[in-house]
Amino acid sequence: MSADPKTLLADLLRQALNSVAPDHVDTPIVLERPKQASHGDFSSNLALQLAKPMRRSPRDLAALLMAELPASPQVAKVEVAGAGFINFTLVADAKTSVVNAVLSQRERFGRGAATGTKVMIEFVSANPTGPLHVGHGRGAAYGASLASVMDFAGHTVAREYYVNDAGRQMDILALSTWLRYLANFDITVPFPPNAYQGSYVVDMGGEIRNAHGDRFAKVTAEQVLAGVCSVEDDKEDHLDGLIANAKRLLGEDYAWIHDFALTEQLGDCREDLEGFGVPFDKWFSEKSLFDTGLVERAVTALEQQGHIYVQDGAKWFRSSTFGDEKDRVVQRENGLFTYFASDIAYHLNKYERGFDRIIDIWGADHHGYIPRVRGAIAALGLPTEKFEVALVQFAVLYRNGQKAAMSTRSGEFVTLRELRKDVGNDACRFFYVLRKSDQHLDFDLDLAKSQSNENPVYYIQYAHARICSVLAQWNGVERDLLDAELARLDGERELALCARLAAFAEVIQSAAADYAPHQVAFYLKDLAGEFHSWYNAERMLVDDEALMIARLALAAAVRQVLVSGLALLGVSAPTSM
RNA sequence: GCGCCUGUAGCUCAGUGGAUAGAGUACUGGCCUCCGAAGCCAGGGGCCGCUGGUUCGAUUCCAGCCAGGCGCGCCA
Repeated sequence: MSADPKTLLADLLRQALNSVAPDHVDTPIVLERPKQASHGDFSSNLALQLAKPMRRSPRDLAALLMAELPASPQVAKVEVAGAGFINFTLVADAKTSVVNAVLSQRERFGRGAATGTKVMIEFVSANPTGPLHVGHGRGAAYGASLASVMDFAGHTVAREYYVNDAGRQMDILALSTWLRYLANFDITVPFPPNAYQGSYVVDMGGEIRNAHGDRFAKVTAEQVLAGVCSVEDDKEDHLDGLIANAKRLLGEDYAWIHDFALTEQLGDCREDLEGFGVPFDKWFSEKSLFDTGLVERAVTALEQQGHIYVQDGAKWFRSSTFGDEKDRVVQRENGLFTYFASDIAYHLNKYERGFDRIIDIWGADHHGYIPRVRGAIAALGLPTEKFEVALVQFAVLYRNGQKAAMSTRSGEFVTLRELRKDVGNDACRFFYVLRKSDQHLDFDLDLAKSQSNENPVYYIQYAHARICSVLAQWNGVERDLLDAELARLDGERELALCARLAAFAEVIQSAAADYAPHQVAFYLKDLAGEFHSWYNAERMLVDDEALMIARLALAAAVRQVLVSGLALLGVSAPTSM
């Protein structure tokens, strides 16, 4: 089979353009698949584009182009339509040959040629201070699907999770754990309202007691509260005072508690994500950026470039000269680096690892953070065009028609694990990715739970199961389908299915380019829909052997693309349901 | 106040500088003696938020308004 039809038609149009309008040979040639079958298999608006510069009517130009179009055995019909569109209808062979391509290339069908581009996608990166909730789930599903789609499109993709193991939030978790542990020994310190309330913290306290007895309990409540301001005065100062006391009273044991809590929560998080079909190639530690001195090196580099100044004892990065609305502190008055400083170091590290494209997936609430990171990258003299942020809008959970509160610290949230258990991994992954990332997602928990059978994922899986069932009843050798007489596929629905299959690679490329894995989900819905429609209209297991083989070949091709597409979204393709 | 996202059928959402703006759901009516009815077929339902601008052509691009969400820390 020669070049794909789209490339062929573009070549033909280019030749026609060369003779009709040599001065305009650089006009981009756009071929699209018309929505309506009556408009042919491909349509070009070339004549409409040329109308203005050439000062001729679009329809006249279309007729001229058509007259100069070289003949091709693949093209059955060319016509001028509407305002001046040139519509192409392919011969049946050119349409059905895709079936053979799918069956011979199998899971490689639709895969883009290797681009050699190294892409890093960093996503989820939630603080390991508690279970992942449904908001994190969206970032996880989106990131994992995008990574798979970009990989399939031909890029080399690295998936990474940035572990915030160095900040105050981890200290709050360590303190929370310790206080819960102390309660086992009747050392009762009022639990701060802004500490981590979840029952998992109580559990961790219990585990430490079981394993180590009173090793960390050689204190009194008075010592823990010594010199700490009251909650009423300032609850954040109150918390910081307790943390300082904990560090002082526990000495080296503080690090033990801190690391225990971190390891527990990170392990829980990793296990949850793996169960969700969201793997990572690397879990990058924020703390390691300090250990290797990269944070200091990054700030020093900015300083040497003259982008840092000192004010009120703190070091400020002049991000306002790089488009940010104001300057930002990188090192506080107390000498501690800010989260922003380690983030600058992290991005420096990403560049130093030689990625061509660095994609961060953030929650939409972090959008204000983009200019300062981009500014820091620019200030370090690094190419900012390699850096992109994909914002994922909030997933708002509804329960009983009411917006449900979601806060890790308050402990009032629905965990990703609960959601997965309720609606299943497949429906969960699919539901999350069924919307554009910049669209707010209303996650109706009651609907997802009670009517999960109405989730479109089952519609697609059902098409797959049906095909498996028919092929099983045929009980033939699937290799024989490669020799099918595809000319027997001449029905309207069959040719439409072939066209849909042929569009798979285009959908992959588009989804990868637009960071829009939802396009794959909608494509699969369309493909499944066209299959169901055909299935109801025609029988596959017919007496006419050649016709049966041709139809089974088409069905097998549909099955292959369903499997490939669902795999990209992390959804299974069961043979029966 | 400034910044980002959103506004399309009753509801949840796709989509496009172009031809009659689509799907699911809900509602109405049909289709299993025949490969899986978690399916199919048919029907009604729309100032594509409003007002201007660019264009041969705008629901799409631009500006301004209106409405909703989110953000604007020496937090992470």
